Amino acid sequence: MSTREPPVSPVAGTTAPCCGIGTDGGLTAEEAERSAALLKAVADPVRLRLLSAIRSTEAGEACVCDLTPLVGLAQPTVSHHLKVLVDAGLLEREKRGTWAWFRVVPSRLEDVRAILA
Amino acid sequence: MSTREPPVSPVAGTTAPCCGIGTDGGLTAEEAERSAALLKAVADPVRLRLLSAIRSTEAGEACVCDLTPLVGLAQPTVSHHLKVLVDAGLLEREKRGTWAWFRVVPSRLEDVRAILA
DNA sequence: CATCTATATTGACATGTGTCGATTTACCGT
DNA sequence: ACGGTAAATCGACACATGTCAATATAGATG
Repeated sequence: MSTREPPVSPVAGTTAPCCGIGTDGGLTAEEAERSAALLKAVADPVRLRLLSAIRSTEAGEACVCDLTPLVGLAQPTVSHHLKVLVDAGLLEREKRGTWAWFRVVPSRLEDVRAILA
Repeated sequence: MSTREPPVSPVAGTTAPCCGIGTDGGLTAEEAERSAALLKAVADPVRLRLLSAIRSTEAGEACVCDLTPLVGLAQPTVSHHLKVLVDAGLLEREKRGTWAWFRVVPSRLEDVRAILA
């Protein structure tokens, strides 16, 4: 079919261009903003590796001194990425002695997946 | 690197440095890079709203002229975001007449969720 | 062909983000 | 107290990203 008519939702007859999307099902600007902020925390190769590395640990936790050589970046950079993940609620930080230990928060990870559900 | 002492997580009895993470369970740099690229496509409020709006359509598709007023941005900006989503494989583009129709690719959305599984 | 409409592309600009070196803070051992 | 180590913060830089106005492309219509 070559000459397809434009969209069909509202009226016909007019040169009505498009269908006119309902504002119903979609996310609001605020919802999208919050969801995007959470996704941004995960949308980074280094942070993905940090999450993955911590999660695949025996005890389920790791400290900066372990993660730094793993990702091959400077210590301040790793600290920065960990802070981003902590601020997003994806990691928990516990300081034991001189070391800072990080654990993933599974429920928060589930929140991220739920955004795309 | 630091001093040399075995793992030992709890009971900070003393000089136990760090655990020494295995390089096993973690993602490789390449895997992380690819996954992050896919996540970045979704980690934007405008693109989340576009996905949401298209998905909540009767026919499961929408054209630029519908989406543009919805997100309240200039038409080139919306085209740009749609291109990002298409390039990521999250949207399919079909040109019918003057209009370009976009549909979401559910399997690709599932891929994104699988990254965090 | 001429023209209108829908979409894509280009170029420019401001802002955001990742990275590092240098410094600071916190904690532990002499 | 002191020195040493782990981690966080700061300042600066390069680079990526979102946005728009202007322009280009493509298809429909007269």
